Amino acid sequence: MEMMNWEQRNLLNELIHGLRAAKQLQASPAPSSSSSSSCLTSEMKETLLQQVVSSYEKAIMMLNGSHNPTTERVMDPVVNSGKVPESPASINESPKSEEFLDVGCKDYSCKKRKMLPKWTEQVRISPERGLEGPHDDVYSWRKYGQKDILGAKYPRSYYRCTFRNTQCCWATKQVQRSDGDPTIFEVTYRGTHTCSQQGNTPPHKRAETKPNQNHIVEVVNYQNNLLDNLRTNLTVRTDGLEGHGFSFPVTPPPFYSYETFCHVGSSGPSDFTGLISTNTSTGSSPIFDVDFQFDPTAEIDTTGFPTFLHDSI
DNA sequence: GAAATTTGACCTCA
DNA sequence: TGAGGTCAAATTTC
Repeated sequence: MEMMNWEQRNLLNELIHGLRAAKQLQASPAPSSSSSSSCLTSEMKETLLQQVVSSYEKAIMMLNGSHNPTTERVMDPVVNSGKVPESPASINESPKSEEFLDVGCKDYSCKKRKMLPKWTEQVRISPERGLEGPHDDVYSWRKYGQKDILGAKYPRSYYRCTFRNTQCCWATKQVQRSDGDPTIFEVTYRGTHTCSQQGNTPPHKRAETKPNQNHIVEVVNYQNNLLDNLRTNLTVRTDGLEGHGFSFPVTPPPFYSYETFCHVGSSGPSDFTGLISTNTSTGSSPIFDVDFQFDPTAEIDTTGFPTFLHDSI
């Protein structure tokens, strides 16, 4: 099995994330429907919509970053206690609408800010480019502070979205240089961008930070391809599940992390043999193992995008 | 001159 | 009370 690096996995994770939110939106009855329990409120829908957008943005950012010679991501972006990403769109921790959506530029308390989603990436700078900014992403940031951190060799820098005031975008990030390896920067993001930086990036930065339109179209095509292939090629092993019918839930479990969705095979990170399993802790729900493989040698179709192979476990 | 960065002061929370 | 996070005036850069 060929290598699928963590960027690709992370990208897939984001796409899954976006798909889940989109499906929730899709599964939601029309507003006119009389069924009440499963009907999402407009605020919840807006939250889900934001999650979809956020996932796409992150996926684009990842792809864009992967072409950036300045940085090299060195591991899974989430290092929060080694847990599953506290993704900006984590549904199981879906914030109430007022916490996320009713965000006024002026009235936005520190408490609410702390409830913003938070995730961490580790980024390695390339020797060729030196210290020229640890991490260029598609967004425009403004540095607003720097602090010496107790026990840390290097100070921590604080950045906020350039468009905080103009577009009430409360995304922030912290950049901390690693003590152990000075070429590695730990970048902690908090909050997702609500700004539309497509048209607002300062001209002098636009060219270097924005994916071009074709790139975006490619990403969307890529994502659609991935989803189609998942639908087409995914197989579900149901043997040994006598008495249990299987169907994908209309509303997926709160969060398929990469760890739960794509359990990397024992042969190492080059494998992309995955599992899907539901929670078995209650004993009432059977395990649904789904195996899929990412085969980079056979996946390049006419569009140049990978396809998923399938195999039973 | 506008925008970005620096840096000391202030605020919040454990 | 101290550490982490943010604010905002001063300074620098473009």
